[in-house]
Amino acid sequence: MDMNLEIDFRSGIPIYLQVVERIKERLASGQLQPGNQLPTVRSLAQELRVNFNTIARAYRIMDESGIISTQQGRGTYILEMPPPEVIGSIRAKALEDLTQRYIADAERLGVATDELSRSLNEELARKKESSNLSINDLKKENIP
Amino acid sequence: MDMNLEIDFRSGIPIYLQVVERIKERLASGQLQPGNQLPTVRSLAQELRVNFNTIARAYRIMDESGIISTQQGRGTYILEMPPPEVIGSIRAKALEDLTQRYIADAERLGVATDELSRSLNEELARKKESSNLSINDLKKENIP
DNA sequence: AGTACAATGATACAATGATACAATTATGGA
DNA sequence: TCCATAATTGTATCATTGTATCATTGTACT
Repeated sequence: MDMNLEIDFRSGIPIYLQVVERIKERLASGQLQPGNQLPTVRSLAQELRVNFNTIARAYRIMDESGIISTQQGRGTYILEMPPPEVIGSIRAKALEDLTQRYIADAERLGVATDELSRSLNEELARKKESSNLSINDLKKENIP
Repeated sequence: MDMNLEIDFRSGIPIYLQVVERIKERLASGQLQPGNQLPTVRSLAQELRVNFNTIARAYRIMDESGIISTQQGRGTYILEMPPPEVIGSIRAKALEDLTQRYIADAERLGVATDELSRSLNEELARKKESSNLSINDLKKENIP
């Protein structure tokens, strides 16, 4: 499966960034559709005569920005909802459904409502804490 | 026989581990009883759109920990109910996982943390309100 | 020159998939 | 009833795919 991405090895622009841009273009032009599978990191790397880690890096960037989904052992796929520009009533209803499902699942577990609120607060706090820690770690590394 | 297990392919948590946790939850909540037959590795795999070896791996893990019994040619069955303290820890982990999935899903919708807490409180309040109403309705019906 | 840092490569690893196989059950005809 | 055979179920093994970690290369700045 050839992608025929146009990469310029002499441009000075990192290859992984060029790959990201070329794939974004395919997505914007409709040549790539949600649900489509991208070539494996190894096959695209072979096509571009590049190490597969470079492709993996490009894929990881797009994964983190919510464009694609990379799954170990399965492959990488264009996501159904490219950007989370879920707007207005659709987004509100999605959140409402999500919360109701959360409550229903908790009920099946036999979790009381106050315990549920507490769990959410705990996990949110933990999440915030861990992100703060990583920032502090970076600062410490840089200062000495 | 559909299990309707909630698996998140984007969470980074291996599918086979998620399957183990979801089934443990069903056991802890009483939705699965000792003696019950689990779906075959192939049927559950088909339902989850996953290779059946992934399900077999999940089953093997639970088999090795004595929760279920898998028998070639026969199927897999729930062996015994874990002791109460284990049930407790399963519940705790289940709630933690459930909340983390809730937060992850909300993040994908672009929902801020305070908005998430508010949504939960609103839905909980609405739920409580409706249950009170129904109780009152019953009372009215019974008195005359 | 020398150093620091980003980009790329090499290698080992974990998760998932594909395929062939063995054990058990179901079925059908003598 | 009983045996042969097909269908179903879990098992074993290897291939494929992405991940993690460290080494190497190149480039810019002192």
